[in-house]
Amino acid sequence: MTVTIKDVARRAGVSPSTVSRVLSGHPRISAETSRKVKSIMEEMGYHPNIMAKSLVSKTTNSICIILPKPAEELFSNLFFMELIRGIVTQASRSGYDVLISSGATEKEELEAVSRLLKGRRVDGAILLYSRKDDAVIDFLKDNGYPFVLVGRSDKYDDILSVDTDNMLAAYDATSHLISMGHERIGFVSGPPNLIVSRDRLEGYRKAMEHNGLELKSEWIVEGEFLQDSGYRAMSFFMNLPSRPTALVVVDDIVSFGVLRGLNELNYTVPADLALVSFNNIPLSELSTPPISSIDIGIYHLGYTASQILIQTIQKQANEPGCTNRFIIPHRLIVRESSMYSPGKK
Amino acid sequence: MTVTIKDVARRAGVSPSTVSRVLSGHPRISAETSRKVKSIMEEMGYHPNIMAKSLVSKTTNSICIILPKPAEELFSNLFFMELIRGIVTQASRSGYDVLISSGATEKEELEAVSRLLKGRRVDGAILLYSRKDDAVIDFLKDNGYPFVLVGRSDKYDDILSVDTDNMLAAYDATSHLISMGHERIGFVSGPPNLIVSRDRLEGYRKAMEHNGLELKSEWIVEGEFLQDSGYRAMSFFMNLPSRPTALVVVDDIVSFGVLRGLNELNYTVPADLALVSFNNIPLSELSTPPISSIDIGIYHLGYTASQILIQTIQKQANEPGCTNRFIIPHRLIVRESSMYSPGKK
DNA sequence: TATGCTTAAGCAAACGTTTCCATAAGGAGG
DNA sequence: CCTCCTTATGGAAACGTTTGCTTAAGCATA
Repeated sequence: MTVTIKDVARRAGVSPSTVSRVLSGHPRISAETSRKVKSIMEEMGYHPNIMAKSLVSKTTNSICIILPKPAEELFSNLFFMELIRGIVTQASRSGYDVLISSGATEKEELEAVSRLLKGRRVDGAILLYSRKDDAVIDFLKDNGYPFVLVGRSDKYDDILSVDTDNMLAAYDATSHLISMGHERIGFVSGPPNLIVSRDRLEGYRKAMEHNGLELKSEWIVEGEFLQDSGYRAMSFFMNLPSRPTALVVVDDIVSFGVLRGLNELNYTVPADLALVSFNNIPLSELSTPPISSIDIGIYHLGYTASQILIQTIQKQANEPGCTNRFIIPHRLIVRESSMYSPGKK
Repeated sequence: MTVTIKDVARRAGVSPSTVSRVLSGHPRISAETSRKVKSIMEEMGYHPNIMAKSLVSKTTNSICIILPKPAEELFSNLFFMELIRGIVTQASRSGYDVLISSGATEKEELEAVSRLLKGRRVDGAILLYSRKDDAVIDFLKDNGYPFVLVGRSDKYDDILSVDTDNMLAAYDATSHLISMGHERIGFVSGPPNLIVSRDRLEGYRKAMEHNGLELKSEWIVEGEFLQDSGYRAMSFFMNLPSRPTALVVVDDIVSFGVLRGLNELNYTVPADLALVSFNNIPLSELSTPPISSIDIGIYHLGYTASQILIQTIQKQANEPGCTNRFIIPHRLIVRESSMYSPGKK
C-alpha cells in the first residue's frame, strides 16, 4: 500500500541503505545514483515514515506547548493565540512540528507532559507562564528534558526562559502616569500566584517610591485576568473615600472590565480615571477610549522561545556561561486613556 | 537509560509479549501476573515509547489542525483560539494529541499536510474554513485520509463537515433588524472567496427579498475579517446619498472598525446606524455600545469536529447513509447596538 | 487413560528507518 | 604487480513495540 524505502530501493536497483543515504544527503553517494533514486522517489510518491525515523534516531522533530492549568480562562485570550502563532511559525521554519497540550488539573497536566516526553513523542517543551511553584518545571528539570519557560521562575534562575522585564514595564507604565501629573495611582493586579502579577506589582511600587508618592495598600487589588475582575476593582476604587486618579492595570482584558464599569456609572476616561494596562492586544486601540498599553511583543516572545528551545535540542547553543534568560523589549503605547493631566483640572 | 518493555519483562521474569499484553489489557493474562508486572512498571518508571507503538500499530493517536493559508491575519483572532480550545479539549479526552500546522503559502501548506499524513505522523486532520477551491481538500479526499472540515465545501457535499447554518444565521440577523422596523439595511461582507462570506450574504439577500425590501447593490460591500474593512465600509456607507439605517456585518471584528469610525464622526449607534454582526466574541459585549451578535458556538464547533474526526478514524461511525454534515445551532444575542426602531424616531 | 478444550505465556517476525561494518572496484604509490 | 587508500555501495543489526502462532499445563469428558 504505502511505499517504503525498500520499494524505492528495489525499483532503483540499489540497497535500502543507499536510499536512506540519498535522503539524508550523505557525502559518499555518487551524483548519478542520487539523481536516479530521487527521481524514483518522486515517481513512486515516497514519503518517509516519521515514526520509523524517530524510533531509530530517538528524535522526533517536534516540540510541545504546555498551556497553563487554568486553560479554560486564559486560553480564550488573544494573548495565547499570538504566542502560539509565534511559536508555530518559528518551529515550522526550523522543520519542527508543534503539539498543543493541556490538562484540566495539575495532575493531568503532569501526566500529559510525562507521556509526551518520556514516551519520546516530543523533543522538548515550551511552558507558558508557570505558577510560582510548578510541578511541571520540577519534572522537566529533574529529568533533564530541554524546555523553555515563557515567563520567569522564582525558584530556579538557571533555566532557559524568555520573558518581558515586567518590573521595568510596570515601572515605565507607572512613571508615565506620574509624568502626566498623577499622584494617586492604584494598581489592579492579577492572581498573586502568577509571577507576572508580582513583578508588575513590584515595578509599580518602585516607581511610586522613587517618586516619593504614597503607597496605600487599599489602592492595590488582586483579581484574575478577566474583565469581571476589572469591573469589581473599579467599583471598589470608586467607592473609596479617597480615590485614585489613575490606575495601572495588569492586563488589557481587565481594563475592559474597568472601562465598562466606569461607563455604566457615567464616569469618563481619562478625566475621572486614567488607565494604562499591559499586553496591547489588538482590541486595546479599538475600545472607547483607546487604552494606553505596554506592548510586550507577544509574537516575538513565542518566536524566540521556539528558537531557543530548538537550538538547545540541537545542542548548538549549549556552551556554558551562555545567558539563559532572554528579555524581549517592551514599549509603551500611549493612547487616549492616559492622555489627561489631573493638575490642569 | 530509558526503561523498555524488555527491561520490565526481565525484571518480572516474564516475556516482553506478556508485558505488552498487560499494557493493553489483554484478557488472557492472569490477575497475578498483571499485578506483578504493573507494580514493576511503576517501580521502574516505565513509559511506553509512542513511536515504536505507532510504527507497528500504524496509528498515532494524534490529529492535526490545518490553519487556513492567510493565517497571519486570521490566526490572531479570538475565534481561532476558541476553536482550537474545543478541539484540544475533546481530543485530549479521547486520548489524542493535537498538532498545529500552518504554511505561509498554499504550496507550503500542502507540503506540510502531505508530510504529516503520508509520513504517518497523524491519523487525520481538521481543516479550518477552507477557500472556495481548496487543494488541501482535494489531496485529503483523493488519498482517502480521514478529515473533517469546519465550514462548508461548495465543491463536494459528501465530505464530513461541521458548520453553522450561515445562511439561516444571516437570515435571522437581517430579520431581527427588519422586525425592529429597519428597511434600508446594508451588508458588510468578508473576502468573496470564503464560503462563509457568500452564505451570509445569501441569507441577508433572502431575508430582504422575503420581506419585500429593496436590495441595492451599493449597500453591499466586501472586505476582510479586519477592523479596517469595517472602518472603510462605514465611511463608504455614510457618504452615500441614500444611506442604510442598519448594517449586518460579517464578523464582530469588522463591527469594531465600523464602531470606531462612527465614533470619530460623532454618529451614535444604534440611533444613526444599527448593527448586528456574527461570532459573538467575548469582547462584543464589552464595546460601547455592546454589539448584537449571532453566537455560533465556536467552542462547540471545534469540540464536535474533533469528536467526529476521531470517531471516523476509529471507524465507529462509518455506516453508510449516515449524515456527514453536522450543523451547530446558532443564536442571536440582542444587545444595545440593534435596540432602536427607526420608525419611532 | 486417552482425548480435547481452555487458559496463560513465550517465541519470533514485523513495522520502516538509520548506521556501523564490510566489501568491491578503481587508482596511486612503491 | 602487489599493497594500500579512497570512494561508492551493500548487509545486517538495532530502535521498542505488537501480534499470530506455538506450547505447556491443567482440567473435564468420554
